[in-house]
Amino acid sequence: MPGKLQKKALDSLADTDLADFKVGVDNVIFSVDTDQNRLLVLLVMRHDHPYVGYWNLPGTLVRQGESLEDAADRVLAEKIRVSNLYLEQLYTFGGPQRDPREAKTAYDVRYLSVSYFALVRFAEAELIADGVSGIAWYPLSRVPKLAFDHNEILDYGYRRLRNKLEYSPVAFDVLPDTFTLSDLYQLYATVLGEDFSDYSNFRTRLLKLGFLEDTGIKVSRGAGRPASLYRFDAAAFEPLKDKPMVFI
Amino acid sequence: MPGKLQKKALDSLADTDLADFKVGVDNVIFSVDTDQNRLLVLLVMRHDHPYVGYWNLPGTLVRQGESLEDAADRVLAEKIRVSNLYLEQLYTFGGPQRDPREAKTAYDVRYLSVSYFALVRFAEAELIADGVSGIAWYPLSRVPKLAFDHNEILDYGYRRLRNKLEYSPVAFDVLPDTFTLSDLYQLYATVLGEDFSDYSNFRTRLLKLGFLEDTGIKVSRGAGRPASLYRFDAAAFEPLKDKPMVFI
DNA sequence: GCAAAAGTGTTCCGACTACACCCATGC
DNA sequence: GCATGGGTGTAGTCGGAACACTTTTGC
Repeated sequence: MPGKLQKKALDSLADTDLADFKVGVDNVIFSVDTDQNRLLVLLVMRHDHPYVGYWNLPGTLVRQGESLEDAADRVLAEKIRVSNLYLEQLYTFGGPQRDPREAKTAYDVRYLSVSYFALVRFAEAELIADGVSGIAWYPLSRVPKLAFDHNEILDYGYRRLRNKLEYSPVAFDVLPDTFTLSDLYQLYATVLGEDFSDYSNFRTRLLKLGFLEDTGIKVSRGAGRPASLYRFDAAAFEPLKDKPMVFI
Repeated sequence: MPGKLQKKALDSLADTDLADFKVGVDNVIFSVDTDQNRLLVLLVMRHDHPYVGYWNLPGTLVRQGESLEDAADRVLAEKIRVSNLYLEQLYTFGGPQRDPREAKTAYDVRYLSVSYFALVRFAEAELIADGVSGIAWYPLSRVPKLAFDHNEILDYGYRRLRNKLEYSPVAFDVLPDTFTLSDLYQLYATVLGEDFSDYSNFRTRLLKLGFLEDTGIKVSRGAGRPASLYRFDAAAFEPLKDKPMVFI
């Protein structure tokens, strides 16, 4: 699937006129803590120059013979043990002088970053603490100033998440296998804002679509009537895929 | 806006373990011939190895000190003289062994392609024939087998175009400055399929939204009642931006 | 009993669909 | 006149918004 350069360019230009790149991947990894209704993003602490002591998105440089997605998967595997994973390319940032380590001279190697967007289930994700490098789930609302321009990348990923919630069943990649309709509603409300829809209308609409299977199991969360646990039926959703706005 | 590598990776890995990249940009450039109601894509003929004699998307390799967008703009400027331009990043293709010229050994330079999506006004776009390399607008329905995996990139761009038509006013970037509502409708019908909407309903809905300004000027196209020329009022559209599905 | 949370039902209204119909031009 | 394409109007229907109401639990 690559677009490729043209030989002409290779022929007509001295090779030194072309920029040399190292390519990095940076991952925006979201999760949701259903119990506390919080949208979380995974951050790691930097211990090296530059930006020592800043948090940043988990990333790495692409190695020989490794595809971009392989590299993204590799960082994830180093930081988190996870069974279920949704991964998608976000955007490529690649201008010159983006990294403080890029030399001022024009003839140095350049760093390009391909960002990926990932969703994981909170309960199934186990952070790998290696003792040295800090790693943590941050509530989106409390993310500090990050290294490089990772705040921008995070914003971009958050926008993508909101969009995807509206037309695709990504919510079920972050929710536990079974969940209450309240959990689902709270997730939507947390990500899209409290006023995105009335709970009872949201509920009625989604149930009518017929891809939520009632397990019959009830759970009680403190006071109030116990809620049914539902399961997402991917097969039943099939006909609705690539229809716009199903969830809103 | 770059995400960047981590120094740690630089330290703990020999530099030779990392892949070295050249980065190319490939542009999917769409235009619309209002007179013939055809959606067009810009292709250039290859004269060099590999894929000699095949058409491909106009692309180039990124030079020293040049941003990705600059490179995309540069190819465009070499192939086409255009006043108005909409440019947006599409996707990054970057696995190993994507280009036949990438050596079989693992330690060779890799080629990564960042594709861009562009829309230009047909009437205002003047193709630059340099005498040697062929260049042409191809109706989308008649695009041949392209070099590399450019057919896939084109498909991806076409999907993006269809999506954007539904919620964003990109149509006015490809239409002439003034246009009839028929032109607009035909564009939508050409891109989205004949059955996307009834003409009169499409018309009523768009006019009600209030961002189409009637210039009062009438044009006659053969037989039939002359049509009004409209102009897109970007300011009036502002409040509707990032509302979904405005055009459908 | 009362508060809290889950779940149901009902009314209202705007938007979209599918047409039928009128208008202005070329020939 | 008639064919052709532009433009307007309307009746029926579907779905979403708002909100009242019922059910089942904890305490």
